[in-house]
Amino acid sequence: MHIKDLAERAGVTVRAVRYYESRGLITPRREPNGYRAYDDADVGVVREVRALLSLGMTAEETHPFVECLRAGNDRADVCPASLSAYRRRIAEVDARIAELTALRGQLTDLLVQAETYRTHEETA
Amino acid sequence: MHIKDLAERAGVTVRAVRYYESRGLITPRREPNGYRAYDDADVGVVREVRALLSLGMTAEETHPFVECLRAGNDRADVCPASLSAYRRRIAEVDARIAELTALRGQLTDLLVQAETYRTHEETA
DNA sequence: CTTGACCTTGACGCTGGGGTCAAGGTTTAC
DNA sequence: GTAAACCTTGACCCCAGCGTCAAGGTCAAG
Repeated sequence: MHIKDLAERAGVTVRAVRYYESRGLITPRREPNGYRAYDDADVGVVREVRALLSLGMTAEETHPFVECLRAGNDRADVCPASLSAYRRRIAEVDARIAELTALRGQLTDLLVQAETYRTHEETA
Repeated sequence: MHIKDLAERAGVTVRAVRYYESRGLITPRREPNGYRAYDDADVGVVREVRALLSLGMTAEETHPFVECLRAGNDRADVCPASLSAYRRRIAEVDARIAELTALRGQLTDLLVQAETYRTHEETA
């Protein structure tokens, strides 16, 4: 299977596939003419990477899942390292939500203060 | 006042001041030798910009506040446009929190599924 | 006169995940 | 034999907010 076929089956662009390779997520063998050659398992890998990226993970963070698949598992997330990666990501999201919530509080405080100032001291 | 003095008083780097200028947030007059010259009011502008950026606003979004200060107000957020900018930013933060919350839900679902799978089918 | 501390504009680097040419080699189909 | 549809590597572009040189002008102190 050539790169375009893989990309179509996995639902990504050819460019994306090459990008994943540059991040060390797929390593296709090469045909004598230099063309990349993929097998069916690679389709699953690319799909998994896509799914994880859409969950906000970085390419780097998808490594454990990819290795889990390559180890022969039918699910990418049954390995301990994958579970850890999920937990780390959840912790990141929680931290980000906490930051944004604090930020929201500061913004509403500022808004209320500014509105109050306008109401009471506008013509002072 | 030269750029380094302004930067020190406002608590930012010289580079940051020039960046704000490139974004149209400050427009110092020039001395005959080409040096930028600032007045005391500019210190307040730069501080305000810093504060708003740390609240997650973009340089673009700080414009109304800067204009409010330049209009002679002692507070940058008493102008209607500033209040609107606060509200827009709050809405953005809310939207982002909603996204992250949904994401968190997906992640915990996946985590639970993977853990369940491991517990019940590991040796199947 | 020279050092040193300023100042100027210009321009590349960084982070993520690719988009989008460029320029050229290969293979397939007619 | 040639056009279409592939494939290859290389490299610049995007977004934000600067950091960090580069190369050179200015100015006060000794």
